[in-house]
Amino acid sequence: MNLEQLVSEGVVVAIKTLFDVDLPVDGIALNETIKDYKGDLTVVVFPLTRHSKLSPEQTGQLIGEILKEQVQVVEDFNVIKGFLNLEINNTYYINFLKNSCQDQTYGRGKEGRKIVLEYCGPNTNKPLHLGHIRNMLLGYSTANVLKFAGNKVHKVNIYNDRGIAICKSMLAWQKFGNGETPESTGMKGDHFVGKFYVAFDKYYKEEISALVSNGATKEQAEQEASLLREAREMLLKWEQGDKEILDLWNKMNAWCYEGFEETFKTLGVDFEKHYKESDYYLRGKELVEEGLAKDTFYKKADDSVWVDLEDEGLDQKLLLRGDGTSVYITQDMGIAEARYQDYQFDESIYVVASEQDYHFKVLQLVLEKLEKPYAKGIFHLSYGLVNLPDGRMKSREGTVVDADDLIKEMIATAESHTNDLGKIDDFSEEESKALYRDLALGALKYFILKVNPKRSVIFNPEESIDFQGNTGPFIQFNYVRIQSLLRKQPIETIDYETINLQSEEKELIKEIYKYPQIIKLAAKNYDISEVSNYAFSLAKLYSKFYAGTSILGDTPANTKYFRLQLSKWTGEVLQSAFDLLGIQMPERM
RNA sequence: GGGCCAGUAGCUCAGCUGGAUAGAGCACCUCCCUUCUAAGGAGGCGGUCCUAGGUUCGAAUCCUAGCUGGCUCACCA
Repeated sequence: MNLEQLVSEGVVVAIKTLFDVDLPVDGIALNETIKDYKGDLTVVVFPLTRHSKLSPEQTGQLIGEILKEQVQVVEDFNVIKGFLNLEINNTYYINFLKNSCQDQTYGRGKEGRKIVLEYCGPNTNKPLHLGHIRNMLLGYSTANVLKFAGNKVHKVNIYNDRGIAICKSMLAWQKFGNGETPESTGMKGDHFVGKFYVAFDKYYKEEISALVSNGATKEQAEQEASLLREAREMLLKWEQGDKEILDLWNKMNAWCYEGFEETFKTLGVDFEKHYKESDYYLRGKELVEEGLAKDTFYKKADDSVWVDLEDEGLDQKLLLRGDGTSVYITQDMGIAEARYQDYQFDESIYVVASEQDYHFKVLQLVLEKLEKPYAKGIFHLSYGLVNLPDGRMKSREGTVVDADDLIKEMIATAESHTNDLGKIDDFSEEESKALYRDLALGALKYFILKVNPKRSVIFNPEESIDFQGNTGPFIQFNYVRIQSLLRKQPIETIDYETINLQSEEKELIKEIYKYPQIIKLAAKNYDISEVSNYAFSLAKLYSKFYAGTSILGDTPANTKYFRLQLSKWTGEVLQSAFDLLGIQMPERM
């Protein structure tokens, strides 16, 4: 039984004894005692006064006396206003450390669901940007947390590999590419393809302004520009299976995939399977037919297919165009179906930005209307957009923060920062490089993952990401300090009976004690920032302990081993949390 | 216009299912490296928790209305 349950039950018994009232154990309000007062756990007694018919102070006093007498872990108590502060026996915490610090599965849960988690979802016409970075870090780490909580998790990616946008890149390459390739130009594949996407837009705009100066309206010009018409023709040919177009499409997509793989690798994310939209968009049409047969959907005069979601508070939604071609949601229906056939999941998570909240509501409702067994297991893990100080990132206007560039800059910053400190002069070339990478990615990943996913964030490229304070490197630093101690002095047998716990040590143990709860909460709320913030507060407590306490110095052997053991465990929990975040811990820095 | 989300220190963010004087980091100002890694520690400065009502013994937290910002309501994906 855990501490909270132990105390709550004690309170329930005390109330029964004192006032002859039966209360449920989970109805007792328990908090951590705030710093200014003596104690570890606090019972909020205000709600209990209606049973005691006494003042909060008197009620707290009476309950406190019984707890002190009857609950072993309660050492002492004090009552301030309506708060009953309980001091927990040091022995309790020492025993907890003694019994749990060897547990290799500490923090792990037993939830047992089968989950498919989709994340990343890039278009194959341009490189990844900061928005994708947030997506990938969230997807990867959330999958880790869900796994750690005891679930089976399959990570999958979805490539948006077809459509007009891809045709724009293809057309621009045909027209202006002069047969260049990523190899011939030395460019990373996805950047190479993206270059032509931008080129398309440039020439398209030029064409529009030429048409406008010849008297066309802007709307006319936008529709009539020959470049756009050609792109549309290309899309049509693609759908008809034109071999030449398909070859080109395959070639350019392959360049993109090659580039993406490189970025996945540097970021340290991975996938069990990559779904491609082009493989599944036809499948969605079958579902539309199914819905028509069941009269769940309906046809308009122009043969387009719709679903009426007005009873659910939404609109009428188009599911298939009059010409029979599929729209965005048609594809997602097909992929959802395919994914269920592939995995028979209990839960299918989509890590997609909040701008698509409406889309996923619709998707789920449509699948529910089709009575799909997997519909209610669909969960949209919606996260906030990453904006720039002056608004949204726009790839065509070149205001996006490119993923590869950002990582490169972070590594360069880590390198100069590390060299300024001059602590790694004995590192080999490879060791140094690995460290720069660990620190750079630690800073970047932590920077993103410490924020609640739902929150939209503003990224200012002018302000560099910190390496000090509430950052990844701070936590890595504390881990490294611990490893340094452990290298210097092995731990020998500890006599726990004679340990005299000091307050910083107790605070550390209390923080470690929380870890399993944090994991549960993070998994329940799909909120990885719980883990990030926890890692910081643990590292901060350790840093305070480290600064104020001599661990290896002139200390009695038993105390020394105890402090080392506490340090080691702290390091292991920090390591575990950072594993979940997908951040590497260096051994030295 | 309808729907959804957000508004906490100069900046970036915590604040769980309502609980004590609202917390961190950055920035700014003081101190602290002959203790084990100072990417650190101790302290200071800094807040009408968007506004107005309401529920409650108690509200940053819940409810209502309003203000501000974002997203969305495409035969784009």
